Amino acid sequence: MNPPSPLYQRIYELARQVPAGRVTTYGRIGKLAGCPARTVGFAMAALPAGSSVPWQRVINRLGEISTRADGDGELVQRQLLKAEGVRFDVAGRVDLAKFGWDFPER
DNA sequence: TTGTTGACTCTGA
DNA sequence: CTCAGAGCCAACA
Repeated sequence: MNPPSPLYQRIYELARQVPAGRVTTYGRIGKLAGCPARTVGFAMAALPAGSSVPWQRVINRLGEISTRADGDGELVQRQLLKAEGVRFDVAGRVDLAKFGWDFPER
């Protein structure tokens, strides 16, 4: 019943628009989706495994990976991004100045 | 219906 | 950048 599908689907769609080797933040998607960053994170948390959504390319504003209670999930996401060509610094952070993706429209 | 929690972000110091 | 506080919306009990 009337689940927030439109909103979730919008978030997923935006996340899917992020090309490989690039990362975006929750706030960016949230703003384009019309909702705060928290909702975006919640949508990603509700995102089922095996979905065609590159949720790994979605990180926080600091360029750091934020995952839920999944201890190794963080390592997994980092490895996936690394496989796409994203580099991490010693602090495990991504250089948003180079890998940060900005949507073409606004 | 209210209250709490949550893969967050912004502003000010 | 870090610390602290406030704001925003959605899902769950």
